[in-house]
Amino acid sequence: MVTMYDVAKRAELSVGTVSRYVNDSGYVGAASREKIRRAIAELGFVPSTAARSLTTKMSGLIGFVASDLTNPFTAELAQGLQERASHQGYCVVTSSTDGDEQRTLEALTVLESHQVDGLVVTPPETPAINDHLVTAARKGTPIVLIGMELDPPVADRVTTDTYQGARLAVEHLLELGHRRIAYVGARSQAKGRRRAYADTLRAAGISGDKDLIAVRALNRQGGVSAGSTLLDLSDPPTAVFAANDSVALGVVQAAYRRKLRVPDDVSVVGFDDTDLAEHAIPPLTTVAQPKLQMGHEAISLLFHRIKGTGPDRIVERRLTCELVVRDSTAPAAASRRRRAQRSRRFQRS
Amino acid sequence: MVTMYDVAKRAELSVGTVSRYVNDSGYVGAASREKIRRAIAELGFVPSTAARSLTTKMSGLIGFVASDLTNPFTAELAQGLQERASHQGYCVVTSSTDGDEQRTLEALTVLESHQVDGLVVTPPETPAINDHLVTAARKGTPIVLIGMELDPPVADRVTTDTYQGARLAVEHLLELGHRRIAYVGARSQAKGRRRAYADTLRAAGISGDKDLIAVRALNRQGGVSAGSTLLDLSDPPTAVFAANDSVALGVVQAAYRRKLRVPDDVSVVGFDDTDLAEHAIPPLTTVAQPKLQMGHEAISLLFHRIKGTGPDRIVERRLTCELVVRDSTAPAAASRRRRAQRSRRFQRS
DNA sequence: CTGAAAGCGCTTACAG
DNA sequence: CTGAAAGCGCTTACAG
Repeated sequence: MVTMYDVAKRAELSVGTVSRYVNDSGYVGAASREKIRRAIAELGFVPSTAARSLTTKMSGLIGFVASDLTNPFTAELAQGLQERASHQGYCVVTSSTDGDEQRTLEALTVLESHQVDGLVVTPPETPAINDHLVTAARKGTPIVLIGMELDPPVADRVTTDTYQGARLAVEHLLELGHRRIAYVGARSQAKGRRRAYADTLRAAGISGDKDLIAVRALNRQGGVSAGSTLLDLSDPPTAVFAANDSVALGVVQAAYRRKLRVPDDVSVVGFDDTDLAEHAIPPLTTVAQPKLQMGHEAISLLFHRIKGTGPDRIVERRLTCELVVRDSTAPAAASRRRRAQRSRRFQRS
Repeated sequence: MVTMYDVAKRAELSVGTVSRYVNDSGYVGAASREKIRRAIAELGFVPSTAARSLTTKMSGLIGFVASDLTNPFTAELAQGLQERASHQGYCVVTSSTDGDEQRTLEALTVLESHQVDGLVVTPPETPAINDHLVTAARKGTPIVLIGMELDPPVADRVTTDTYQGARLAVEHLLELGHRRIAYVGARSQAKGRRRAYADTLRAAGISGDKDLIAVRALNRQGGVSAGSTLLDLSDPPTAVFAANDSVALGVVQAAYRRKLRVPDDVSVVGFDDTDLAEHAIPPLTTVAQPKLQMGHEAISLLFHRIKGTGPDRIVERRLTCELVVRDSTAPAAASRRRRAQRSRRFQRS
């Protein structure tokens, strides 16, 4: 390995001077600069961050704790972090934990041993993880939380206003004239979406119908199952709002299996605007979370903490969601008409 | 920061002993072990890898250079790497380069400065990148290439037999009775797929038809465009084999816009078996690359190099692809019948 | 089984 | 503008 000493010797200067040149700290004469520049190029010198971080206490590393990189949402987040971090000469070391508490804890420890300068953390949230993070934050590790929070709240966070996003989705359906609107979600996740659904319907003077709420896992299977139940109702919904895109596509799938058409027979709205939504047939109307921007904001908050330029108090950056209208939603009139035709056909046969 | 000295003082022993305990190297008496264990727990000591790597020359970091984490293929690969690496106590630092040569070169340098113990690299391949990697490999950095190669071949690689995979796809279509089979691919990527397409048709005694080969970008846009051209042919194909899933779904989209049904009017096969394929409507028949396994193999090769337990010569691990039959392919008979109906309808109107 | 000491490659006051 | 030297937190022979 070629060290700074090698460069110094070649340039006939001291390591101190080379170090000043490399870090652009302190004076270095023009002639010296040139000699150093050349020596570095000739030797192919790359400074050792290990040695550097030993003295500076800065590793140039930031840790990203995620449960599943395969999740498009996480992937885009990672991409956003990456882009911004590399601009600042930082590297991000990613740990995927599969949503497991034990593995999350281990990841946190490993990251700590690598002296990461900051941490970007996504769920899961458990008491043990909470405590670990609170301790780390108190010891001074800059932490930014994405879509979760700490108790007590000792770290910055960036969240997304899913309540507002969900309201947009339901209002869109209402504007299209739908009155029987179903919701598919999970028991203990995405609660904001469910609340927004209920509130928005109530605000429109529509009384809730228990039959129109399906609780399922937030994946395609859950969507198929929910869609089947919903569409087989004697008075089925004309529109379905699903808590994420996979679920929404499961519902579309269920419709497809019943020879029902989307959006002609039933409108479907998803959430997240993953790749799936755009590529779906029909392309899915959905609520987009600003994933890239979340990554960017997280890095920005983190760097303020790292450089000590942030405010004293904890900051929360709440981003708004956006409705992306594609082809899976249509006026309620259409579905009513279709349904009428279907039942007529049915009577004839 | 609590250091090994703090632990040593608390345990009333020397740092040397603590170090031996921590690394499980050399003898440590039972009584001492217990004292150290307790001191570490009480102090919350986590060894500094920066200091460690300064002496051991091992960072516990492996670098992953990818162009786009958002690509499902890359994401799964990353996940596979991650899983295996963390088993070994390693962290992976990821650099996404957006397929840009300059950024790839920078990423490589930054990774080098972090003293990564090994590198997993995916395309792009350019002369400058090739040279940089060849130099690094010759300096002794363990490198595993995924889906690319070096000139001269100085690094291990894991590849996938796309030729064989593509043959599976085309044979599937032939077995379904299709004779007019189109191919959609890119100019200079996925050449194995194209060759397999041509060879397999020839082997079946079908002469190639230039009109049935569409060269487009490997994304959804390209697929829509290719699908439009192909389906508007006076004698359109009854089946389309696309070089990846996005393109395939673009073709499906083009069919959908023409009120053509998949697979009734035209069968479509993709490649990669990304999430998109499973969620598509209809679920897409496609060729799966063993992405997770590729990640695992890459790490396995890399660790052999890192530990010096690998063979002297370069090794290439070639994994096979698998055909995943879903609903986007059907017997040719169906499409011929449908086409006949369509033209009859057409004549009537 | 344990300790003292050198050394890894850098940065950072401190002199000059 | 430049150099000498201490120190960052560990590991590793070498003694004992």
